[in-house]
Amino acid sequence: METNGGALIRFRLDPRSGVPAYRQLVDQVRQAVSLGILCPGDKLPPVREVVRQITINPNTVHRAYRDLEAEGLVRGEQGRGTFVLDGVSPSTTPKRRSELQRELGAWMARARRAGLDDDGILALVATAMNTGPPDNDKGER
Amino acid sequence: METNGGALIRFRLDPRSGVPAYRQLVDQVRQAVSLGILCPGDKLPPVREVVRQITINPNTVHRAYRDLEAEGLVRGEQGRGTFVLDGVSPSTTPKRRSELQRELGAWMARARRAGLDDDGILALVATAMNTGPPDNDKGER
Amino acid sequence: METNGGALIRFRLDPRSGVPAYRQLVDQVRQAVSLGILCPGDKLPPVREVVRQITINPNTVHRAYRDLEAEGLVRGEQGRGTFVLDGVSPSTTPKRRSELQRELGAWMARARRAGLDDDGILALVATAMNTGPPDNDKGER
Amino acid sequence: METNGGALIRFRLDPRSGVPAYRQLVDQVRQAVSLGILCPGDKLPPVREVVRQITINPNTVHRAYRDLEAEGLVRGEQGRGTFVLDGVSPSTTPKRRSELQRELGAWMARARRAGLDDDGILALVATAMNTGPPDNDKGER
DNA sequence: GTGGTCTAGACCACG
DNA sequence: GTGGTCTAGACCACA
Repeated sequence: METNGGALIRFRLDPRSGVPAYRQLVDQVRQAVSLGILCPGDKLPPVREVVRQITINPNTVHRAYRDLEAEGLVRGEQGRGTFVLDGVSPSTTPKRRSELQRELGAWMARARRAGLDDDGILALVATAMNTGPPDNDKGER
Repeated sequence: METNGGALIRFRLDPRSGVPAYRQLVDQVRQAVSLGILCPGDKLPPVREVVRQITINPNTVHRAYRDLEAEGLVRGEQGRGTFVLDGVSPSTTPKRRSELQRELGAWMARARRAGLDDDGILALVATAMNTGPPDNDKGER
Repeated sequence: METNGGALIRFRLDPRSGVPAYRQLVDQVRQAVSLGILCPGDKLPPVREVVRQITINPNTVHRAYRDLEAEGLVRGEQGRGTFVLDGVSPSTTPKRRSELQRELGAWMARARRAGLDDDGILALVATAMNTGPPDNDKGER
Repeated sequence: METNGGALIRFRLDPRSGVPAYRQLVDQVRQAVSLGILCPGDKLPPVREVVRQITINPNTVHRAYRDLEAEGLVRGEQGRGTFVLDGVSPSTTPKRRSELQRELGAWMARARRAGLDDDGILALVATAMNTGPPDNDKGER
């Protein structure tokens, strides 16, 4: 399997989205793991590092890391850092993923040329996601 | 004829998303307008109707409608209803839109077959949206 | 020095006026800003503080603050408070304002001596305001 | 006493004020009476006439007239119209009133030249009214 | 019947 | 402690 040399995830916050900050961090880690961007053993950036990158309160980052730990996705080790746990596996290969990424990029460029703004694109995405075959693990949390 | 005889939008709520309910309603109206699903003069479902459809408090729906009004997208008229204002225009044609919709549906099916779950798909979408050419009117609100 | 070290506005409510409470709060902030009583960076009293001062429900105060935010006059910051935004400027100097205030006080005393009650005075004000040269930015919102 | 040949009041509505429509009508009649613009015996415009002048529902005008009648200010006579009752008296003479009106107009022009907008002017009025000697009949309703 | 205001009170996100 | 969301439910203004 093609690993990936301990990539450091970089967080982004979209204050306009209405999604709570701590939740945006959690989502981004979940997605990175599910895409294989973060692999078992990879380290999450230290809280102080995140605070430097994006303007956010350390408590909020802590909260996100705590949630991820409760979820069984990562493990915080005193004095060392927070690491992605074994047993989580990317759902696809990096190769297949980058293909899909490229295709999607092309589609999105076409959508933009057709005059769609972010709202419009997200509407199409939401529709497609709720229309097609359902996600497998969409059950209760 | 390709107009749309006063279509009634139907709302959905995703409690797992972390997005506040009122905000999900606002987004859905914005998207429907931007896709031409809702046209100027169309009526939003009465608050009490929305309350019946999805389980939600009238105040929350009201809040969403008020926000949309502040945004200049709709207008609440006492005793009559809430209507999409003139001057809002879909960003593309229904024909082009359904093409894009179909293409996206195909892509999403491929992504699912490659093993991606909703989180993974959304991660690719988010990446593509933040990578490609920016949306035109993304400025401050 | 004629600045004003973060003056705290004090709200009043007139239940007889027929004007919704939230709207009275909004108006008072707008006026205070327009008179230079509130300056950029000044903090509005916390919602719970207003609730203590005047007997009113927190939601109603919150609604007023949200409206002011939508209007671009203030900004609510999570966990810190609600602040007057930069870029809003008083329309006149405190000196000129207090002159005008004194002149108006004198006129009002004369009006009262002539037998006018509040209704009568407001009638004259309303007439004068709708008769003279129009306000500059009275356009649609 | 200088009467006034059955002047017909002309109503105005300000939808931006937040004051309910029926209440704006009531206030305008009260003020006109208090200023001697409407005298005992004067007729209020018929509901249909008001509906023509301003865009409003007949029910709303009825409601206002009903309130004024309950207040003892006017009397609706079946098939004839609604009339200002005897016993209500203007608080001042037309002559004194027009003097005050002129003075106020001058003051307001100065205020506008000083850069005040409607909000600012109303703020000064509100302050002056709550600062000076109190109105005589401000008791409970 | 439809939108609008208000109260009471719970709980969450953030600093 | 401070702002934000949500529910439950009453009552008002308007067509």
